[in-house]
Amino acid sequence: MVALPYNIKEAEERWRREWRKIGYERFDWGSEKPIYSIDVPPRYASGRLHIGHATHYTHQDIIARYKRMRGYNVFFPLCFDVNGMPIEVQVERKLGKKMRDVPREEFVEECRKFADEKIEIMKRQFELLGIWMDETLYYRTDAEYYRRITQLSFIEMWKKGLVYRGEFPVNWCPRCGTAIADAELEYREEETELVYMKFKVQETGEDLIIASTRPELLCAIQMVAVHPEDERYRGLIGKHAVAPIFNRVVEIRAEEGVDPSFGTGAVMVCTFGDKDDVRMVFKHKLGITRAIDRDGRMTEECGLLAGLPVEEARERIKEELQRRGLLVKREKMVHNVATCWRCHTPVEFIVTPQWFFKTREFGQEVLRLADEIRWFPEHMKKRLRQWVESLDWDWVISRQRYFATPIPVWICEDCGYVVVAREDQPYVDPLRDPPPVERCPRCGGRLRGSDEVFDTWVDSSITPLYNSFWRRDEEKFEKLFPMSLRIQSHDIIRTWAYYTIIRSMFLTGKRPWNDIVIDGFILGPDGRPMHASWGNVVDPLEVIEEFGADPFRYFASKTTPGEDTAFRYKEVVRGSRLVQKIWNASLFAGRNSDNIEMPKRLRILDKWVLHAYSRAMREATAHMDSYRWDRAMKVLEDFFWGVFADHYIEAVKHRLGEENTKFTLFTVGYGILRAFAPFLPFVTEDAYQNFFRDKVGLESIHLASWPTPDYHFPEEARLGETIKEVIAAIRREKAERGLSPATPIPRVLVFARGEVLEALKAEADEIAGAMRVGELGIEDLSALERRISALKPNYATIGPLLKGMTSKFVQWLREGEPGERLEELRSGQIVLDGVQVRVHESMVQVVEEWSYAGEPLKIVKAGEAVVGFPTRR
RNA sequence: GGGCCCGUGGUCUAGGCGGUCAUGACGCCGCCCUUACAAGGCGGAGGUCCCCGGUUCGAGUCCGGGCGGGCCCA
Repeated sequence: MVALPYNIKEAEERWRREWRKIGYERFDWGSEKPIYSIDVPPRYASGRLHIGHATHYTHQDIIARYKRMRGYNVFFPLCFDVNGMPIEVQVERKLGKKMRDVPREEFVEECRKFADEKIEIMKRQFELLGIWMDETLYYRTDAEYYRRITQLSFIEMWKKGLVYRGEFPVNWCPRCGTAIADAELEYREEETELVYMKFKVQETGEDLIIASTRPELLCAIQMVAVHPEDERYRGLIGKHAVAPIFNRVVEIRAEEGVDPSFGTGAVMVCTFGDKDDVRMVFKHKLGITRAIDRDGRMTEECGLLAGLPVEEARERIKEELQRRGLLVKREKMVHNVATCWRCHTPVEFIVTPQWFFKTREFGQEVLRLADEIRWFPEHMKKRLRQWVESLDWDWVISRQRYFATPIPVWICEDCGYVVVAREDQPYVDPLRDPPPVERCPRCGGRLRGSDEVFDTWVDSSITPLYNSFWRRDEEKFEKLFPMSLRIQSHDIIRTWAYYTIIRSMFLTGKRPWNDIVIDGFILGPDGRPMHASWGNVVDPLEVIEEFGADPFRYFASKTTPGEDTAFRYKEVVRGSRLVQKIWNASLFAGRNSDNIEMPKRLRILDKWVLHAYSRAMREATAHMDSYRWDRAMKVLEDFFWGVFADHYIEAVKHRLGEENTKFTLFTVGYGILRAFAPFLPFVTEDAYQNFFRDKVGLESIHLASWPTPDYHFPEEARLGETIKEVIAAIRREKAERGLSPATPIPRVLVFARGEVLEALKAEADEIAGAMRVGELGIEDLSALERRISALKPNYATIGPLLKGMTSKFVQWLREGEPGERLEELRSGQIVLDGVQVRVHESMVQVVEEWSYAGEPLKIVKAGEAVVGFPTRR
């Protein structure tokens, strides 16, 4: 016996246990089926899944399941990313020590242990969600088998001349002690002080006031810039300015980029206060003064500030300026500070040797490859274009950290010559392993292994290559590359999407995937991004704990790709109701159906529902093929609930044993259940096992095929619509009379003409049976009689027109035959009390009475028919 | 400041190829336990489709401007 209501959570846990033993999710290396491969984002294993991850993985799982049902051999790997700073920062926090205060090996081991724990937690979470990623394709980015591929890709790019080591200003996080890429910057509004300082013009001795937010960089000043159109400074261009305190003398130059409204309109250019400084230093070929070191302290060049951290130096110099009367004024202002994405420390620009990939000059090639990829939604490609076209620098790929892939190079201690690892060496750790040659090939000096590591995007931007067995198995690579699909969210178009495309281009010359879907963010229930401090964070595990995984997956399937979506509990509630409904309807359809050949003569409603089912599946399929899971779900839901359950099942309850009914209930009931399977894997499996497996024999619904029914009955589709409407009208009538649908209704008349009339006659027993009509009359529409029984005066329109004659008018109405009086009103003029008055039809409300052979009826329209209920009982 | 996207009944959403499309969900009100389901069925209340202007015979639907929000970037 089946207990109701359906216990979602109990059933889900049962199926999790069952599925664990089986492995339907596995990629089949021996299969002849076409391959559909997903370049899964290797989940960064720094904590629990948040609701955005849960939603995005659900989307991928829906697509993977759909493609399996469509006959594809689906490649959907379980994978994790662990390299890099997020874990390092958390481990530092956990140890209460900075990375450099712990031996390297020990620190790496701590990171690995930390990642192991998080990976186990996340695997369980994927299982809870019903995400079927293939563990036989498992990889994690800190494993030697993965890092080997990263290193090989570096060696290849080196050989192609795409790697260089350069002295270049980089974003530097003084806390983390590493260079970071532009893509890793976060901006934060911060209040700061704009300091007005007194300079001198060398040639004239006059004062020149310059404002800056970074007075501590006075020692590194290279130039003073003014806007060429600025009247105030026209005479000064070409002269020289003397900086206060340090007495450095620099040229005053015209520069278009200066904002005349900032401060006094004269600005100082230093190495390096911000990105504008970097730009100007290069443009004007200025000198470089290293004012800040790797620890964020002022260097020896800074005289009295030497050794101070930047912030302290800033205060110190202000005091000094003040003391010497060189500080004119201070002004509060808000500006955007670039900070490190992990620890939120303000970054500095410092000059230091780093490794770069030569990316900037390949913008157009990247965009050409991007054009070969289908983007969903299409407009997301514009974001990539904008990013690519606005790039200022090459990609800084080196980091000065521990837990990441080592850069496989050795450097000559004497001449700085670089020796790159041989292709057969990786995985290699230059700090541990010997170089490919014993001594420097140029000068014979000693080679020292590099202690630098790769930016973690260098690892994660080759996931399609790793997945496709690039440089591991040529045969597999040919089969698997390019991959079918990447799904990712829009915030990392500039990083993950861009980097992946460009790496793929450098290493293979081809696009990495055929399709890319850009997913939206999941916002808090209040529509704002989730933030712990706003208290609007929703934990997906709590949602699953309360409602179950399928209801959560229902929510996920209702989000539009590319759109940010607020998390909505009500969609989860709706999801749990749909799960209940699917269970109940399957129970009913399963028990009253049979897997048999289509009977010769189906009834109209059978063909009507088969036709509607086919149409719904065609639409749902088209939506799935363009990654519109939200639309597909809506189509399926509307058909299943609004058509199949509400109308078809109700209509055929009176003929359950018939072949027609058994066939149709099986075809549609089992079909729609399969269509829900990618979205709601738990309830569909449970319902299948309980109600359909005995008729089908497959071991799981997840081995079934996606339904592509092609029942084409346009005539019955039309006629059935009217029959359905007639039944619905009778049900509504009962409801209005406060009767339960089971209560018999003694007599109903239905009027129509032509083939509709014929159809109604043929299906009279269906209508009568479904609605328990005692006596059902089906008549030609012409037999329906109409009579105007009364005209009700409409005082709102009569009054203003007739004023005092209103009561006479009403009396005139009452005295006459309503039909005749209406005709007179339509003529526009009548005579009242010997006076001609203008009248109009709107002065009355027409009360009509309908009857059949003298029997008065209440009339309701129902499709192409009219339903009449006798009013005398 | 720039790029892209979004702004629809109390809440959230669909539609967006211009003319019965204002859709559905959640919530609310009323009636109904019906041989799958009361976590159901039927009915009802509730909207200036952000604002202004334009194109058009006609605009949530196209164009321009504004306001508000999101992501990314300066």
